[in-house]
Amino acid sequence: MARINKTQFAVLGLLTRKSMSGYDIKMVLERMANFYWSESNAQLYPMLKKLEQDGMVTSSIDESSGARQRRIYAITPLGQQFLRDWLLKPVAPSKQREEFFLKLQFAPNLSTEETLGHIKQYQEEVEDRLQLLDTMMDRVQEELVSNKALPFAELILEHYQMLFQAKLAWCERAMKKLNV
Amino acid sequence: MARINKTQFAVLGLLTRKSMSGYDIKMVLERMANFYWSESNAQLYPMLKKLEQDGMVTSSIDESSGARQRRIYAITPLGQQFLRDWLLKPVAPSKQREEFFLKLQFAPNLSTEETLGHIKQYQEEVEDRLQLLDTMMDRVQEELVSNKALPFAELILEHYQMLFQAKLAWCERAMKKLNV
DNA sequence: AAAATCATGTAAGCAGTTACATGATTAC
DNA sequence: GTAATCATGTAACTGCTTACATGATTTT
Repeated sequence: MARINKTQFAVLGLLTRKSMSGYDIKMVLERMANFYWSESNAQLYPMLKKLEQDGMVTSSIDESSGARQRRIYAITPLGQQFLRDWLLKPVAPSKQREEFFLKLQFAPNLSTEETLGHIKQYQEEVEDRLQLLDTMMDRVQEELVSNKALPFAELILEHYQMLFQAKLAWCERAMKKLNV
Repeated sequence: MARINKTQFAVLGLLTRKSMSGYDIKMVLERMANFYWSESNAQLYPMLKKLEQDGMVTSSIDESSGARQRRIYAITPLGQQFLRDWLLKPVAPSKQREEFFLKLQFAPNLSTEETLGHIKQYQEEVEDRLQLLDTMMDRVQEELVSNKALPFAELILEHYQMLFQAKLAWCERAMKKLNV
């Protein structure tokens, strides 16, 4: 089974909401990067060109953008069909790579203090993200009910809230266990 | 900051427990792949050769292996130092890519039934992994107390148990929300 | 005797990151 | 006037996967 480039679907999916520039897409992707999807800059712009070549999107220069040219991309019917075909496929199992747990696996090579240091760092990062989630949740709930994407955005945020709370509970337990 | 190949540390870390063949390492990695670390076959064998060239491991043919040659790798003091230096570094933030949530993000392009199908698939996968965790936990708890790696193995399993339970709770909530 | 597993490996090619590069516009 | 941000991109490099390849040994 050939590997499928998913950058293209992330881009197409965002363009179903509204037409945007590469930079706009980049900004949205950056907010997602903390939780469930990350893209690098160097993938995004070439992909936009490729999608245009393939007829999945069209583009035009924003007239109001002056000398700093702003190219706005819009999804085509072909692009919508292509996206939908992918959306309907069963989710492919994702390969996990969490460095923290790899290191924890090899903790017998560290002192208890060193291991505790890693766990504390992990705990702080989870706390930071949980706080970030709170502000994102506030923003989502303030916005209009008319936006069709919002119930799903809320669901996703709720998922990560529940996940991170579980992670914090685990941190407490892990630190207690190591301190004995 | 240059990217660091982490395959090498996964290999070295496993070799601190005991000397093993490439195939043995592959088997251990496969069990980890469901949770927090995955490696592909095509990375493992070349890496073992590279580590040997760099003096991080040594190897010898297992005498008892007959015509089906079995090459056993052992970590060197240099390899141990190299591993430890990495273990001490703060954990690098990991880039998440969960296709399920990318698709859920774009669920306004699907019908409610189609979206529910994805959630059910996700729920079943989480349930399967939770069950796998239970059997792994039983095995860990049966083994000797003398094994230094076990308390950490148990901690890691507990982490994923808590995580997956949170995910299941979220699935329930998500399905209720969509069915209204 | 066939199937499963043990055991080790390579080639091709796309995926993905880091670092670099350029210039315009806005905020302080 | 300087820093931050807007805006778009490329080059070089390594990561990583898929598919393929080979042969021995054990289980059914």
